[in-house]
Amino acid sequence: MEALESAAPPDETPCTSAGQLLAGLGKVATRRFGAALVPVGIRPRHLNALLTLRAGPTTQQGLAEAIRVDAVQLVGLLNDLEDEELIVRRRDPADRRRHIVEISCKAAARLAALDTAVAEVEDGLLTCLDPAERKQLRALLLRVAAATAEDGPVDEAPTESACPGAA
Amino acid sequence: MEALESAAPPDETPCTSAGQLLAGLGKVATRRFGAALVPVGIRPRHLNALLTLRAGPTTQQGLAEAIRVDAVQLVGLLNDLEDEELIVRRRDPADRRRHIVEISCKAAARLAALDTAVAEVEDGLLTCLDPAERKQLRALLLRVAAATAEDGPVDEAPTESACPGAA
DNA sequence: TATTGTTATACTCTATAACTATA
DNA sequence: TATAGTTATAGAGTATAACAATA
Repeated sequence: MEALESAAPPDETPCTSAGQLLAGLGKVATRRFGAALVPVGIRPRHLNALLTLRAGPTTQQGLAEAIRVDAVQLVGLLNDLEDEELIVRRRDPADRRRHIVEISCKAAARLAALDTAVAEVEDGLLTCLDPAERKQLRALLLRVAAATAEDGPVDEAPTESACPGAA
Repeated sequence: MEALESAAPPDETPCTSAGQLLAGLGKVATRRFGAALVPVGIRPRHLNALLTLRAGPTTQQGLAEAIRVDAVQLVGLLNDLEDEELIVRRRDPADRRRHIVEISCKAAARLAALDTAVAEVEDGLLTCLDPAERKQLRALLLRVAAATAEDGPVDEAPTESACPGAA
């Protein structure tokens, strides 16, 4: 087997398309969130669940759709939060198959610490951008996120609401 | 343990800061790359290694720094690529502790298929953005990526070059 | 003694299939 | 029969520690 002499790069970009940048920065962001949340006592996977539940109670399926996590995977995730008494699970009287999940009183202090940690990571990631650029980046990312919403473990079209249970 | 009545969201954003958007979209991007690369026969972890090696031969340490992967983890990654005869490892005559890694001739066809797959995923992720917005997003992401370069498993300051071995 | 690459190990995250209970 | 939630299991990714060969 011989080695290739020196293949020229495809175009102008060395190896960094926007998609790969997203994938790479996603890892960096997740890693930093993980490090910052250690003192708070929660892991990255719990972050979106807690923040979404703060908007109001939901069924597990609703939560799974909202945070784009497989319903199977959500079980263990909620078990962690229940073990720490940060959430409450109770049966839905209307349909006893369903569990209604909501945030516990005890979670309030944690959520405050969590907000602080998240804001710090956010700030650390975007130090190089001024406020206008941050806003710009966030707007672009929001649009991309909305456009890729039909992806992931959930295949149902979320025609109703992205953040249910706020009633 | 009682349930919290209805805690109001922190500010205007429901649960989507730029940092969390990055983390979330990173997962989406990685998942899509993974799906698109199945027919090509490589996994997402190999992507950056191959694209970086295309710029020229490197030592394993140089490659590890360039793609921000732990040197330990890089071993198994390169074993995969070597098993498929996509790369060649040989001893550096100047320092026999080092391995020089380069792309094999056989990899050329794969790289072409890979470029196509990457471009398709890229396009699928950014459908909602026009060319100017894509350029804008990429520029912002590049800056953030450069600013967070001192993160990750590598702690050495990359003062020389981000993509070594191009000589 | 320090460095390059390697192996072994474990822990987290994710994906699939099969099960219980309710409808 | 279909749905909500659960369990079990296996795979991929990642991080740490210890080791061999070379400098």
